[in-house]
Amino acid sequence: MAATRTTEREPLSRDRVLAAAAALADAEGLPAVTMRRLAADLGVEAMSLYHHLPGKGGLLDGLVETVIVEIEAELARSRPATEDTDGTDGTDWRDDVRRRCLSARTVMVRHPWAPGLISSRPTIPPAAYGYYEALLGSMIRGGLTYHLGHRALHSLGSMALGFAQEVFSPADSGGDLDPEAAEAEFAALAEVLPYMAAMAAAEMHDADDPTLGWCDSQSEFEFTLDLILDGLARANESPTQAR
Amino acid sequence: MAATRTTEREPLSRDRVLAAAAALADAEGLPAVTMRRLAADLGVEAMSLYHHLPGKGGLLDGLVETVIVEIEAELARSRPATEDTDGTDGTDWRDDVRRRCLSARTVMVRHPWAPGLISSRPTIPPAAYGYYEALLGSMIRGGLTYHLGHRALHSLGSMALGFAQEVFSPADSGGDLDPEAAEAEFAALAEVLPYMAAMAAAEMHDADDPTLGWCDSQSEFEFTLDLILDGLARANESPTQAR
DNA sequence: ACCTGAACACCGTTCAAGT
DNA sequence: ACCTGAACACCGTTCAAGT
Repeated sequence: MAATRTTEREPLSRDRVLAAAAALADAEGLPAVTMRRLAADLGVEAMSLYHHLPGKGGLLDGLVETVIVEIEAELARSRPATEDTDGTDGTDWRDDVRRRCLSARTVMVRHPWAPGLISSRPTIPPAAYGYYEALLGSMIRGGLTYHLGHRALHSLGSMALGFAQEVFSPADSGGDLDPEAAEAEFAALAEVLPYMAAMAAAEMHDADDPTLGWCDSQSEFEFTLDLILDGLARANESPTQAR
Repeated sequence: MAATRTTEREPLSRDRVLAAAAALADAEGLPAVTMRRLAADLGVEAMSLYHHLPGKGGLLDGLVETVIVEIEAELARSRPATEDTDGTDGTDWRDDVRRRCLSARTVMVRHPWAPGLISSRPTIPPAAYGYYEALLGSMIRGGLTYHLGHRALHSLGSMALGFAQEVFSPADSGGDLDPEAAEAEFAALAEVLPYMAAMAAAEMHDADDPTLGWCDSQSEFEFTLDLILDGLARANESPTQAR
């Protein structure tokens, strides 16, 4: 009842499974999405799903992926369809960041289970990195320093993807693997996420202890907190609280 | 190994169960906290727990409760031990709100599972209401309007309890129960949460459709987003980015 | 009153077997 | 290649029984 069963014998695919899972989560909440129930909705046995997905974890990662794809589709819809490259043109960073966050919110309202799911995943899905790369890119091109861009990513936290979590846990920046492997991984990352890599490099250069201290989450927290408190205090003084 | 087994036969109590659950979550993560495993840590059978807690949900609610108690303890520790009533004195609202959020963060760092747990609970734990009431109270006494106080609660969202969720879902303000029961509930709420009740009343009075529109989460979202974007733009212009 | 054992209806997942 | 049935090791919870 929850998922549209389409015909009766469509050959099952990763996309079809993910679509059914999203529909089920929309209709009955994420806890209802079990391998057995999902299979039943698809008119198939639970174990069949394992031919298209690596398991429950892979299913949840796939759900996150589809959510991010939806955000990007929403963003494209909200944008004048003129330019097709990533605009280094006159669009200012505030507009772009704002539109991205509003697109994310539109999708999160559509799928209320998404923020919780994203924040509960033990690993950050690769698609999310691309999303943050785009966000950072438009700020850097807009003239922000990497330092401020970094703080901005933290501050925007829950606005950008509906969850407030450290984007980079310390372990992510190559702490517990041997140096050469870490460097290779970083180089590979730099190719697909140039802005993120440049940001990490710039911040590591400035930090007292590059390997540990490049992202001081306590001061990021206080920066965001004061940003909000400053804004509230300003709103309190000026009577321009246009309802 | 995860929980301190203290002696061998201490008579088990709600508090002892909750403490063991928190210790287990700290040591091995929230997924490790199952009724059976928790009972084993306590040297008891799973079903014994039901004599002290109403079930798994009650256990999780209890965990949230202990986290909020810890935040309040942390707050007391961070505050000069002079005044013991809630200070209507010269302390300004920014200091108070800031200290509350920093206390919350201290506790969240200690219990990384807490933000996810709080945001995953289907119902907002009563203790959290008290926390928000205190937050709102110090802002109102500091001179903020109820409207701005309301927005502030939304904006502070994840800073205040580590999660970014609507504090009041529409259902909470008595939508689906009959009017007289809703009014009685509201009166009961007003007694223990006067600031929150006054805020809801003030906002309902201004709204176009009081029953539905008193909390427009879309405009709250945009307010917070613009608050952050304004702050970032300002930080970008002034070179006072004191590292 | 507090604790227990067996049982029930669920999970995710493995594995050998079908087609 | 894709799907399946039976089985395994887990869940939370009920219920009658112990002390």
